[in-house]
Amino acid sequence: MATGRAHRPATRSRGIPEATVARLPLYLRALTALSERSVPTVSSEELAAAAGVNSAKLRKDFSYLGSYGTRGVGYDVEYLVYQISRELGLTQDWPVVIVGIGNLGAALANYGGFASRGFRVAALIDADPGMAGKPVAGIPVQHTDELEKIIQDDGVSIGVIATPAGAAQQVCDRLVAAGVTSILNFAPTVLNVPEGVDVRKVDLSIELQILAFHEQRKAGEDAAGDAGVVPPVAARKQQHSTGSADQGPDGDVPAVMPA
Amino acid sequence: MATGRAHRPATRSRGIPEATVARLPLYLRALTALSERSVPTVSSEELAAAAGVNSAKLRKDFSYLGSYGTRGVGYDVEYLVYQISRELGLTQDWPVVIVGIGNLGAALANYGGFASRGFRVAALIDADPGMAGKPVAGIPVQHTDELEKIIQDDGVSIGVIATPAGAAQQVCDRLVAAGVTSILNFAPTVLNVPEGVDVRKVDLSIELQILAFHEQRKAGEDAAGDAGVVPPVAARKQQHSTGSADQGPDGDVPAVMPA
DNA sequence: AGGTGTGAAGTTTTTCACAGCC
DNA sequence: GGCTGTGAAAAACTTCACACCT
Repeated sequence: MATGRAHRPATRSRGIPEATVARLPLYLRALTALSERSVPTVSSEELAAAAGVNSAKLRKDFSYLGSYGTRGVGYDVEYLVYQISRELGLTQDWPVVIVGIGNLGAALANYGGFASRGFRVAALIDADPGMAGKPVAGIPVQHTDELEKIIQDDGVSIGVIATPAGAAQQVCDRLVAAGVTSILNFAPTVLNVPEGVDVRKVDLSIELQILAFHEQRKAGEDAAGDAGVVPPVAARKQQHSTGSADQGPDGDVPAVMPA
Repeated sequence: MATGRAHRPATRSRGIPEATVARLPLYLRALTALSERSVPTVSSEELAAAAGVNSAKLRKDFSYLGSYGTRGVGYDVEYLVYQISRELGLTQDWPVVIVGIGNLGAALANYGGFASRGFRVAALIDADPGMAGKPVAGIPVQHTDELEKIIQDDGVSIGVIATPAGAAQQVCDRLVAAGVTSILNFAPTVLNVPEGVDVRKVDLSIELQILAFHEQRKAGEDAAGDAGVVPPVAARKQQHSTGSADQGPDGDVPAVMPA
């Protein structure tokens, strides 16, 4: 169905730009690291460096949350950690179900960043009856048949799909029907969901393709010499900026996890 | 070296917007599916629906590549597949090394979407000597000591880091020193790289946090009473992408590990 | 009729740069 | 002196809407 549609109409007064929301987790991670080293305060410059963005952007982002800094000094680390956590809704417990316990699902289940960020793996679900009962990351895998029951009993509102592409839409439909309203999709397919349900997608190969695009640009630039195939249109290559990014792609949001 | 090239700003630039580049893999995936079903042509409307974007955006995106459609008809599927592949640099072979063969690394190694898109897993590398020689996805894992040799011998320019956060920067430094100029980072840490090296990151917990933010908002803003108009959450929709990247392309994701 | 290609308008995001407070 | 907070300007991106080709 339609995929089109824009974004939010800005919920009432609290209008934090989407781009800012996408960076809050980044800041939070950097701040958490500082907190663990017992650093009391940071300047926008330092924090920005740690998060991989520029300081003006960071200050602007924080300005949407409120005035939590002190001129001439910087930001109080603990305080900011709390404010951002609260803004992101991480001060509450979010039960999450992971469907599809293959290598990726297992990697996700083992991901430590979950628990420490307000997320709790409520259940691991797989369609393979042979997996049932088998523990992964200390949690016994349950069969797909249990899906609805688990979601309802635990009040799960966030689901993670790590199944093969072919099963994703079906799993998605069941999750939504059972009450899930936010889905993180790792399957390389476009999911159709009813209005009111959020879907975020993470695709391993898309990122690589984007890298290939830039890589090609670096290498080529003239020695293209692709005279093999038919297609017309001169081989006008070109260079585009990216301007030799040194660090992180500040504008992105993708996500997956570490091993 | 890289920075050398005396290129002028060039007024008529062929620079494709970053946002467009990030969507090309999506279109490519949708087109590939159509191609497999032997569909000869598609309209921007149909293709947009399949890719999860709106048609105006899609047409605009394609306009940066050239005029590959036919008015009144649509786009030739095969031709577009070729053009986009070429634009992304997927018509050539990209050897890739994956460092860190835990669950995630294994999931990546098994990911079918790579091979079918111009990527070739040149090597799997892990720091654990016990893993050496063990085959994952049919490829024997090699020890980190071999890293430099592999990169140089195979002319690898793209590296994937799937190690724990603590090892990421070190691995990154070695990759860069050995000649890698594009890195896909799955470790939840900001990598420092010299100019000229591209880094894209994928972080699971960040995506979940963004979902939590929106989820929290849904819960908290429930309009009571059914006045008759759309009550809560105005018009939200589905898939979204953010700034730089997030969608997902093809192939199939991990797989359910049979016993 | 049907559908692309694209200026122009509209929106969001980033960057600048500096007033204002510590 | 140092650093935040933020209007204002700039840039990037999206959407509109329609001329124009088939």
